[in-house]
Amino acid sequence: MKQKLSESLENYLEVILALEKTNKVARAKEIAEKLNLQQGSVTSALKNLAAKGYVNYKPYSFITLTDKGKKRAKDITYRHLAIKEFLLKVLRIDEQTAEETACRMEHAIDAETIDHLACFINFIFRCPRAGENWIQSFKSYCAAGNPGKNNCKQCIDELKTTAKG
Amino acid sequence: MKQKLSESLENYLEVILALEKTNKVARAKEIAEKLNLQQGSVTSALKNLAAKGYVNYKPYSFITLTDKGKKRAKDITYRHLAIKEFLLKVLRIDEQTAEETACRMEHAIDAETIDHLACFINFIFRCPRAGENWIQSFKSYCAAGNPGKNNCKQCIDELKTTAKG
DNA sequence: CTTAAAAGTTAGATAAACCAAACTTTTTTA
DNA sequence: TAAAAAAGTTTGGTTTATCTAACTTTTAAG
Repeated sequence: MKQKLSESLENYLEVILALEKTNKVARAKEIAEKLNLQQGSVTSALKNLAAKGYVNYKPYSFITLTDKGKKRAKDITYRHLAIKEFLLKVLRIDEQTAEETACRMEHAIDAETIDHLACFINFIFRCPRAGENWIQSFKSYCAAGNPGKNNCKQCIDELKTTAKG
Repeated sequence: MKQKLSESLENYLEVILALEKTNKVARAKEIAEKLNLQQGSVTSALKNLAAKGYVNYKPYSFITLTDKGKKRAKDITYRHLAIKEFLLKVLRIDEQTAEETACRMEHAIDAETIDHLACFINFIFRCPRAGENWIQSFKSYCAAGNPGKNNCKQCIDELKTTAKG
């Protein structure tokens, strides 16, 4: 059973994992910078995370994730990436908005939904009925404000030709 | 420019709108019940919302939304419904999970993204290349754990036939 | 190897949301 | 219409997550 963590604590784990990936270990100062927080806030949070068994924390030393923390951090990162990919490649949201929105949504989505979403993205780019050019059509449809004079018959003819070739 | 409201305050507005729809006005007790909070918490929140101009609040009396509050409440409700529809009809998440997840995600999604999402749902059920039977294929694909031996050529042939008929 | 700078910690404050329980007002009903 | 019940409010307390500023430890430089 996955313990409930606040959005705030999930964010700490996420950036610690990212810092570990870049620098092997995380330092309080870098965490503060990445999360736009003061160092004092970071110290308290780290103690809290250590007490809950997510990080290895020794005063004045560097910080690493425990196995439990790593698992959880990877899970959050996975959610972030899946959501961002959906926003970017399917809904065609701009990079910055996608990143910011993913940062918020990652804490609100549950395991079942994220799995379905990931699978859906997959399906879209594997199913010949969908794919890149289908997304292009969506983009036009969306830009036109829905109504649009879409030539559906022609689109399907072209699809068949493409699938054959 | 839309003022930032906490998740908590957005929830109040959302249920007040729902109660207004059913009962013309909202009462503190009903709000407390719908949000699973104590009445004392509701009183404070209402004062806060009144101070910010979202609700009409008079001690011991019923509660209604101001125009500003109604606008905001409708916006939140719209986000809720769009997300739920996506989870339910596209990702095929079960009713309860969809409802709960929508309740959380509605606070995390921005205007641009929700518009694209709504448009995307629309597009899926209007584009002949997608639609109900395409979602069915996704469901199988997803259930099979992605790999699947999908007969794509046959699927496209059938699509063409259907589009003609 | 001493000291200045950088990094980290601690302490005390604040704000948002909540709760429980005492209290007040309104509504119902006998 | 008086008393009981229901609804609403107030007060005081808790938790979580932050901040600022003083202080301590570690690191780096001369």
